[in-house]
Amino acid sequence: MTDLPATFAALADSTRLSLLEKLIRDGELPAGALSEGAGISAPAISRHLKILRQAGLITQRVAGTHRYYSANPQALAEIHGWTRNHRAFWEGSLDRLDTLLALDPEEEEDR
Amino acid sequence: MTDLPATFAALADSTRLSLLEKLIRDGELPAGALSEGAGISAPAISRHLKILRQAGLITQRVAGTHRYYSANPQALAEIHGWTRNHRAFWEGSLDRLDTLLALDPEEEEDR
DNA sequence: CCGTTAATTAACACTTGCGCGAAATAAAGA
DNA sequence: TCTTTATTTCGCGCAAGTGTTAATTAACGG
Repeated sequence: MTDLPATFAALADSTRLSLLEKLIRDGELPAGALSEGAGISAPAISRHLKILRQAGLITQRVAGTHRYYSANPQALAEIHGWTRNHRAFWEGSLDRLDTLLALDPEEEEDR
Repeated sequence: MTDLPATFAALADSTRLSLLEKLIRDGELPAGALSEGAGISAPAISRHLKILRQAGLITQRVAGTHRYYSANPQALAEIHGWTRNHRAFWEGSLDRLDTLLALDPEEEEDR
């Protein structure tokens, strides 16, 4: 259903990754707010948002002259699902306490 | 530590994603075995493998004239870790039974 | 040694991605 | 309705990515 390479391609740019993480943190935001701290022009941001949207990572809501963007939880879940599908491989091969806990201190909840 | 955009960029190509998944499934394989079903030339495969290796997704073991490649579990775990860091967002926003279980029937182990 | 096999690097063509400034759209407001 | 504001699309260069074939490097085996 989802085109995984396209999803990864959308995340392969640091600007886009930052945009997505900002939307995750702050919730729905208009294009203007996303352009502000970005360091590149508004047209560039607009195109990055389009790529994220085409990959299904964000959604757009139109209201008057503003376009409000939100991160799409389902897309994140799908990436998580991909790693989970290979979990037996990477989890079995690691020293879990040393490696996974170093990545994320909240890991306990999952064991 | 890890450059997440670079990791995603390495996965953004369907050939590379297939190579990685094959290594995860089959374990360590020489370059020749990876070229076989790929549909593109050996040099092209060789360069894809280089990109995967530079991104830390696979490792190389040299033995005589063969180069054996393996998937790197830690890299997979790091991607998983990234989704986990945003888990409160996407998990909280979803109807878990409908959406997550549809993605992966093994999900129960995690609840 | 010499030829074969495994794999990579080099050279070249072509496509795609990303930035910018200018122009186009479209809704609001005076 | 004319102007302002928000945002996107267009047109253009330039850097990067991907595929091909040819050439190179390295290890084996007779």
